[in-house]
Amino acid sequence: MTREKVKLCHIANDSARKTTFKKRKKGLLKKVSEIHTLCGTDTCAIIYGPYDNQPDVWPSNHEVERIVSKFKRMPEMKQSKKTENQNSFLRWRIMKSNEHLQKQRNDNREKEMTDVMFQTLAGKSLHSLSLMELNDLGSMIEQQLKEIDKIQSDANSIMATVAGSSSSAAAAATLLTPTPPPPPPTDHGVMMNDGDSYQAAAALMELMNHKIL
Amino acid sequence: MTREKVKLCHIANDSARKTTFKKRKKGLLKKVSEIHTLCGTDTCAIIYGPYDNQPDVWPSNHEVERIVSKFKRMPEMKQSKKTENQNSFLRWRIMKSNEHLQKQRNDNREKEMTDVMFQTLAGKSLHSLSLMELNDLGSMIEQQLKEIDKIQSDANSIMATVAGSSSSAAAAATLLTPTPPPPPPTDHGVMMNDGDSYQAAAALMELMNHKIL
DNA sequence: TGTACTATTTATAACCG
DNA sequence: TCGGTTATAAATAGTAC
Repeated sequence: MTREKVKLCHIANDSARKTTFKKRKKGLLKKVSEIHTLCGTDTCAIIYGPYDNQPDVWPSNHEVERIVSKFKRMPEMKQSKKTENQNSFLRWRIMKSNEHLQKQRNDNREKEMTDVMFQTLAGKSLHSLSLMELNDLGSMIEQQLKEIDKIQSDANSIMATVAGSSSSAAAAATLLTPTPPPPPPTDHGVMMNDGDSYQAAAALMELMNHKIL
Repeated sequence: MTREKVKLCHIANDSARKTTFKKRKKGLLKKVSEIHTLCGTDTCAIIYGPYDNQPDVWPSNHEVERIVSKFKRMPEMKQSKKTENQNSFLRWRIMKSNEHLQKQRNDNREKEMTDVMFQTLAGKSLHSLSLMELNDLGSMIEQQLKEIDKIQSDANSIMATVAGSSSSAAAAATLLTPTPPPPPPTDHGVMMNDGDSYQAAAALMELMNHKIL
């Protein structure tokens, strides 16, 4: 979640997993403690560490027992209302992800519109633009492309997140509209500081063709 | 935790508490889900909302039952090792807070040293410094003061955090060495762009006297 | 009440000793 | 492995609709 967006899937490396577990357990217990303090809720958590048969519990064994028995005393019907919590949580996440994805697609479409405008501009007056102007245009387009790439990669990462978030991955994935595979990582670098403007124009056009994914 | 550092104590306002609860429950369940996925741990959580007799559970009632019974099957001795988890967590936080406080005091001492240097410099050559130089010196000292104020307020906020973090507040507070009350919020603004340098020097000295809290 | 936004604070992955 | 640091992602308090 920092330095790099993390893929939400089981960490293969043993020691890395243990390290992450320790850090996250600390954070998790803090959060549990905070929600308890701030909102006065009965809250408990049980976590079995990766190498230890003794779970970490919060706030204490005794409280866990109390809360669990309170939970077990509830009429079966009321219990069942929330029984599929994991599934509904997953569904909620998928929904949110879809919303986000849709939003990103809209943004994407907007970018593409802008890009078409650039193209039109370029097509109309390519022959009349100075080398300097072509360079500027190239930079602007390159920036657009980078933003689009980013959005694409974000979208893919969301897909991965949802897909990896539970054993219902397959089911989850089918709820999402298919997305084309990510484009190969391309470096759209453009730097036209010499050569004639025809070369520049050619490079620019190639750049634009790249854009139409 | 944003817009404003939050005081870790029960939220009095009913609707604010409910709102916070909802937001934090969402975040908490996400964290639980993530640690489960990333680290492959058996994890469960039960949270009783403020207005509902039905708790939110994760990942599902069934899993909670399974994990709890796994927990209950453990030999009593092993269980008891972690029984006072809440207390130890609190102790851990107090320890961490103390470490942080100590560190901040060290930093503070360092700043004061630097300040003394400034003072010496000023005392030695105040009469020979130009107005411009006095302005510069004033700005530097003002910056130092702001940093010191910030550290002070951070330290106080930590005290508040620890003191408010549980019903053991009183006991916790006594574990901390006493801290002087925060200095009144002073605006150390200095801007000497006219008047003679004697006035400037006087203002500077006053500023410095403020510093010696 | 619920959703959305934004400024900030917090959590934490990668790194280092 | 452990504790500390840093850069960055994520959570969220306050706000507005």
